[in-house]
Amino acid sequence: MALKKTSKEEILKASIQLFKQRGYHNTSMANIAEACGLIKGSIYHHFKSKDEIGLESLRYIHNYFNENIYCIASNDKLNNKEKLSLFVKKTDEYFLNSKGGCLLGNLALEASYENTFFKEEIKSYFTNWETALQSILEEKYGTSKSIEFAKSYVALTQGTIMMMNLYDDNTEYLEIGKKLTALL
Amino acid sequence: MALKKTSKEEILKASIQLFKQRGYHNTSMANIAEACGLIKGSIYHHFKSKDEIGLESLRYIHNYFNENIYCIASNDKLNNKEKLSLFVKKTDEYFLNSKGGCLLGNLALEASYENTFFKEEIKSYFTNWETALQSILEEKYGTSKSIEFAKSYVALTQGTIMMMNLYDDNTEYLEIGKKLTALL
Amino acid sequence: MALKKTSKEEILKASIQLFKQRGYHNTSMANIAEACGLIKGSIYHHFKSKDEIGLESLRYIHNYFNENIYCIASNDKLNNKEKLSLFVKKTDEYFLNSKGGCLLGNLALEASYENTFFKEEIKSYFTNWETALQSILEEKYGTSKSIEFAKSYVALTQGTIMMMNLYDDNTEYLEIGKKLTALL
Amino acid sequence: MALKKTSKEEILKASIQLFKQRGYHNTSMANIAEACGLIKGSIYHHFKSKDEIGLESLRYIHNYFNENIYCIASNDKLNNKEKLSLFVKKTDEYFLNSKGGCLLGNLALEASYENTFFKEEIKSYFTNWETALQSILEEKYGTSKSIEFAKSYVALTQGTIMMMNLYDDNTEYLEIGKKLTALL
DNA sequence: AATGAATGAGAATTCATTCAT
DNA sequence: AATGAATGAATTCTCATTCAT
Repeated sequence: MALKKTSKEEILKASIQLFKQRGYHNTSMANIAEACGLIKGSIYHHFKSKDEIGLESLRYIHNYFNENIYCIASNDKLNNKEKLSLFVKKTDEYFLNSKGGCLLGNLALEASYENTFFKEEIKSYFTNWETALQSILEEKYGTSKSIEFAKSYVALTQGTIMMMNLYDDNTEYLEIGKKLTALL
Repeated sequence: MALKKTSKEEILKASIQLFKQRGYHNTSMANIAEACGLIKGSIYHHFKSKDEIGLESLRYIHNYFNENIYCIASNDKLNNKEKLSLFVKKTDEYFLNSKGGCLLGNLALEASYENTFFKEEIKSYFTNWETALQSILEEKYGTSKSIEFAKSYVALTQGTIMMMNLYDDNTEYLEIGKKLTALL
Repeated sequence: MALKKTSKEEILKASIQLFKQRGYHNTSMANIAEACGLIKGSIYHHFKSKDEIGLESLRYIHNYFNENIYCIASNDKLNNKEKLSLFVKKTDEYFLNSKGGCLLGNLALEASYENTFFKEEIKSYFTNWETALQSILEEKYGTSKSIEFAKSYVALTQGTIMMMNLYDDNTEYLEIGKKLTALL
Repeated sequence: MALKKTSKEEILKASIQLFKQRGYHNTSMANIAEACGLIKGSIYHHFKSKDEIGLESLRYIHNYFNENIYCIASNDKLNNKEKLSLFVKKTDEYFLNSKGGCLLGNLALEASYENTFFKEEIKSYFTNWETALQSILEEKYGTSKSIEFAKSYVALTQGTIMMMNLYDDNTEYLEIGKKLTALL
């Protein structure tokens, strides 16, 4: 009855939270609708399928990382040491404040089975992450070493977030960043 | 000792494979039955519910690690260097040959939401893993350092398996073990 | 007199086309809106309900036949032979140029189930058709024979239109009119 | 709770009846289930989709005509006059006793839009009908005349069934057969 | 007049589970 | 042990309709 003017972004934010905590397949349209104060069918006014919500959720987060974190690597006003330090700071900020871990990491296995769009989006997110880090490390370590560091850091971060979530405990997490920062 | 009753074990093996690749919620009883050459209803002769299959799947793998890998830490016939080297070798063997990554890691987020039994089983698996490694490193590095190494290694392994799965590429994976082995 | 209010008529025309091709129940308000370049809700400014559109669609076509074809039977300026020939000519013109067959014939079964208004409108359309034809044939053939001819012609026309649509082929169609014309 | 052992054929028969009377799109799985004394989901034990039920319904009737009516044309024990008379008798028997008209005719327009399988099945049904009739008339009338008669008879039958249904009145129907029989 | 957001009912379909045979 | 039939709840999605702006 009452018109509520729910925006696409609100739905995405609610969905992201649910996907992170419950997983993709264990989150129903009814769950999403409820979280938005709508009824099931109303979601379809904004998105044409659950898969569309899923994909746009992945893109929303990917985009956040592009615009707030990965972009640091190409910021001309900072030197590499400053870049790395800011990169780590922003990454930590994000993961320590967002309940439920890393959306793209969480959906990496579960949701990308038989969904090429999801898989490609997730791969691209991680590739961008690695590439950004590598470009910061390149000058000091050369290509192959910096690629190795970048890959290790991303994998370690993902593994640590998984553990952090499982044990509901942040204490380990901050150490990773410190070690990475120490590289420059 | 490994499970002996063939049919039950067959169902578990099929289920584990499916859970790893499709995720828990995206695997239906029909999927499992089909993979076993049975029909849905027949599964209930062996397991009371899907959750029981899930839990027993987790336990089956956890048990495998206990009996084949974690136990190495308490093998009196080996010194620590040998233990670590064997531990890594067996771990690598397992993950490089099993399609779909780490069951317990994959289900860590998706399936443990609102399922305490799953969550506790998964936590216990990872805790055992860390404890085993730590006990091998303890002598040389002392408690706090060895705990740190153990946690890092487990997290890095999980993160790397995630990437290995996503990109369908093993090449990075072997490096982790090498680094760990180098510690002793 | 033909409807004058443009928008309403446009919606009717679009609806008629859709109903003929997709059937009544397989045509949604969204389909109609899209065909008119409107959004679903806007249709309700012109019509109270889908059923109203359905009924007015039937009436629109019925009205067209009344004013352009059935009226020929009572045109004092023509003799029966001329009437019949014109009647057939106009009928052929209509059905050969309108894609999707006969609206009232197409909806006769599908849409008149549990909808008395539709059913009565459709019956009245066919009754008028038969009555008009019969009145033209009456003088030469007498009541019972002319009724029989009229009914046969209408049924044959409907059956032929059905086949014409199904096979997407007009060639048979024209023969019916020729035979009818030959009666006078 | 109670096991009822519903056969595929029972579901088909119920579906055919519903499709004939309500149309394809206006018949829901719930309608079908109710007619069979089942609940919605149970139908999927026997058929994998509504479209499958639709297609098998068409085939079921087509098959009935093949085995009981169209086959008369190739019955070596009868002469053409006997064949035609039996053909008409059997056709009449079927349509006068089956409530709701001709399934394939009724669905010809409504259900074959965007469903090639339906459309091909329906075309094949009518083509077989015409071919059977034509082969009976061929000897006496030659190819082109017998094709024309066959097509006319099929179209007239379909049109008449439509009217018979609409007006809920059989009286006209029997005349068609008589006229056809009179041809030989 | 038109739009965009929302609704509630109902569509097709899937799911885990039960149980007589 | 296994099967085939059935269930009831839940899932994704569509539909006709309403209404504030």
